[in-house]
Amino acid sequence: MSQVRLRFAPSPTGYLHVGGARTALFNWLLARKEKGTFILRIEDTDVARSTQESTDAILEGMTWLGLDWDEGPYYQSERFPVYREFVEKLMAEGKAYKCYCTPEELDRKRELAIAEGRKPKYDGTCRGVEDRPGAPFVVRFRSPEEGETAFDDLIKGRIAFQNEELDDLIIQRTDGTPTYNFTVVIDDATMGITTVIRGDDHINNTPRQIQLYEALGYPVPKFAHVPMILGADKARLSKRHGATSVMAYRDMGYLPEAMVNYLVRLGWSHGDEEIFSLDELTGKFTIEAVGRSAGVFNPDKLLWLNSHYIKTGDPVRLANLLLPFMKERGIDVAGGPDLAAAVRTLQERSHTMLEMADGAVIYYRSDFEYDPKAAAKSFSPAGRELCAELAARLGQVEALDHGVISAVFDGICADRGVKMKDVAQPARFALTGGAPSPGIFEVMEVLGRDETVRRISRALELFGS
RNA sequence: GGUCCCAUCGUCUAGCGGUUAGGACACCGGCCUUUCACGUCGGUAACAGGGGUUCAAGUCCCCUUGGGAUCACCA
Repeated sequence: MSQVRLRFAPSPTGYLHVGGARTALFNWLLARKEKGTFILRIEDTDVARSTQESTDAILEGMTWLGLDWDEGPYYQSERFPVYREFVEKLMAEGKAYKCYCTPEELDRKRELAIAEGRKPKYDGTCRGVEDRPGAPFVVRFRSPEEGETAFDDLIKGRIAFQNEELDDLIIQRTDGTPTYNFTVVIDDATMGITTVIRGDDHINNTPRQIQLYEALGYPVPKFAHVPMILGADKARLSKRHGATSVMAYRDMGYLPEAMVNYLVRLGWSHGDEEIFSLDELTGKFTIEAVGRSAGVFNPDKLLWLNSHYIKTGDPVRLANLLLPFMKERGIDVAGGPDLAAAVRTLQERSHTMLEMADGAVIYYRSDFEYDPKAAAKSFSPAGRELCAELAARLGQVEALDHGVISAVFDGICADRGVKMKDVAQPARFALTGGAPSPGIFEVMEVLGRDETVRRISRALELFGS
């Protein structure tokens, strides 16, 4: 079996954040690139902190980004018997032992060690101790005391640790549940994971995990530790830097392809290229091209990518995505203009779907307010007169399209000896109330002849003529 | 503090011994124009410092400095 097997293994203690999403993306990309298998595993051994809502949120985030999985989701909470079996095996082989030290004792020793300037590592008190039937215990892995444990990280290169730095880690708690460093090894080993791509905050866990693989007799997978994502102050990205939840970006009007494109470029590059679809990436992605240093999350660039994808997106699809945002604004698009047509006029001037929704509102509200300041500026007596003329001429044409509208404006300009803006600005005021809007020809075309004339008439009535 | 990782414009990065150190976001100007945008043209801006290796170092090695991660019966 030479096929690669990768996995994304989040713990369900919150939503899918951008760092996790990027890790998932890299795993997914490598799996697709190598025609391997991508597995989703939920690491919920911490029963107290894990929730179903978090699991659902993570799956929703993955789905939104378009990262589908071939196996799973597996739940560690359903595999406790498996872990127990391996703990028993290690104990039977003398590779693990019961430790009766209490947390209080350990804390005391730890504090003492720090106070005396020594390393706060477990001292091996219970390594040779006899069984104490009935007494509460944890199970510790007996790790080698000498030599070194090293691995060749796919993105960081060779990393070595002296074994004397590592102590005997706990693999099973007093309550009988297994701990992370143990379950992750058992799962990756038994699920046949060939390459582990994860955050580089796991580098320090790696040597002890390797020792576990070796003790268990399983092959050690390859490791690729991807750098962290930082905030603008270079500290690890967190809520205080702004939104970190992937789904929050959807709610703020971001497109999944923008998020994917942004995340993949944060730490990975392909020459000077900036724009990548998921499909292109499955051909171009390589783990070796991932950078070694941490990167700062840059909301401006994400926004730029988002506007790029809005600009080049399919209007019908965008219209569908826009629907919930219109609903949020209390607008039912059913009775108004075609939403896709409205979208087309807004694509090149919207950075987010939120902005697009704000811009689209004007097409569906005929009872909008007129801005008095704009009225003074744009709806002068002369402007009102030109608007009246415009309405009159529009009444004489059939349907509105760009050519017809353009001809009408040109006609007025020629006959009255005025400039385009002399009539366009008053018209914009009459049709939109003075707010920034798409090109006035486009607005009229989307609104249609009748609504256009109706709005002009209303403005003329409101402001006298 | 121990261990580990990292270091090119403000930010994301290209560079894999010989380059006027390139691109992108942001920023600043010009143009376009029917408001706002889009677009377009141009500009400011970087190899952390010090030692080596080499004919030649942003590229290789070492040290310093500066960031970050991790040191749980969390994952």
